[in-house]
Amino acid sequence: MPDIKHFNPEIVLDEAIQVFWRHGLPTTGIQALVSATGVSRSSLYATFGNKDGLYAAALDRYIAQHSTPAFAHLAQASAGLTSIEEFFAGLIEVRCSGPVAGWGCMVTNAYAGPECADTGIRTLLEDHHHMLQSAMRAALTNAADLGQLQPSCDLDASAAVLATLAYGVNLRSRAGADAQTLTDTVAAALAPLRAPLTPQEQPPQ
Amino acid sequence: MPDIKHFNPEIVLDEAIQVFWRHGLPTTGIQALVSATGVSRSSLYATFGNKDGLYAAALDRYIAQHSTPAFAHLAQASAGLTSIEEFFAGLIEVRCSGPVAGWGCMVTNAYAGPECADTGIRTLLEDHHHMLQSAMRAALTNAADLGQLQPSCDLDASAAVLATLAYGVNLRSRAGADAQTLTDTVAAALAPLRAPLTPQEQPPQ
DNA sequence: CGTATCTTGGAATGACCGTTCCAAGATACG
DNA sequence: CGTATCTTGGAACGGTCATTCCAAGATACG
Repeated sequence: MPDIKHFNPEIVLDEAIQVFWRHGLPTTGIQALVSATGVSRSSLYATFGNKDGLYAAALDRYIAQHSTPAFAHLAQASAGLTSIEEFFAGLIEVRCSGPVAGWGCMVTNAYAGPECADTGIRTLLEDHHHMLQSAMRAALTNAADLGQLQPSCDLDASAAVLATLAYGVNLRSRAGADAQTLTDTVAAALAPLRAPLTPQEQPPQ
Repeated sequence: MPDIKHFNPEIVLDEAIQVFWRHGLPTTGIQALVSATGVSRSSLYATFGNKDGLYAAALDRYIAQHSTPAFAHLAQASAGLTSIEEFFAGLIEVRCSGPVAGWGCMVTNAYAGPECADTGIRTLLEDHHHMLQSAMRAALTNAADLGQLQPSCDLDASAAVLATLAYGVNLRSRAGADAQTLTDTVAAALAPLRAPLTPQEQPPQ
């Protein structure tokens, strides 16, 4: 008997992500979401409760769509330090060029906004951080198994450093930081972790 | 002939800093600023132009009052790596305990908000970043002179890493990150830069 | 086809937004 | 003391905010 929704909530969330990601939670009005999604106020409220609920759902989906796949790739890749370099290279490319250049990371942005005080959002941020750090730790473990790391390297602590550094990269990209500069910074953070090259790995002089 | 201001603009800025720092630019209304400063709308507009002008002046003063002294101390301190450790220790203490715990850094917050798109604000952020990085570089130079660093350490690149890491620390503190965890993370970032202890520096076994 | 049930568009709500305006008050010189 | 000039408090501005409400539309079962 009942009518069914005339729109796909997941697609609506994808469009809401764009708006929230670009403009932030407080600066985004309901009208902007109505215009971007093509769905009326009533339907948005019936589906997501209110603006904060829509934002929470959008952030959750952002993590699932953008963060989680990158973390999974980082954790599963078997190239050791190269995988970490590729993770950061992909991050910097997205942040500094292409359609979302200058938007930063929606999660990182959420840290600095009033939404960070919300309990539900805080949980998403904490889960995200744990996933990032675990993935980084897994990649470092892999690198250690490949003999790429200094034996003295503390894997957990190094994972925390690299995860924290990623937030800084996301922030700096919003101010227009140069991609090459960010890449060099990441390289400098990885360099001291690296084991000295064995003789047969030495590049020809 | 003219009347003079009935308030001290610098004190008003100090109170505006508190409000903007805590709640962010978009979430702060003029009324909140009027209440916090005790100065009427007219006077605020006559003195600072508009809300964005007041915010820009507040951010500028925040940097002068909070960032610049810490950077100056970092750059001038002669204790090498210990000075860097103390810089981060002070940062983490302010972020995680005391009256502004959980507020993060007003500059770091500005990176993630819509104000980052403003040219004047962007200039303040860029100047701030340059000051932070230069101070870090100066402290590292000092550490190198004291023989505390690996000879292979790239001072410029390491300064960029530590500066970027500081943004991450500021962000994570807003989500309630544990102070000890942040301290450990900073220690892990500094550890691989450190030169091996010379025999006479070895602690007694 | 009728009807029960949910969805939808759009108007209406009251509150607050940043900003402007003006009369009243305060000042310091002549 | 008068007066020119700036400051100040507070009202008033149109616009936008998030949210609610309701009638009209769409659906799918009987």
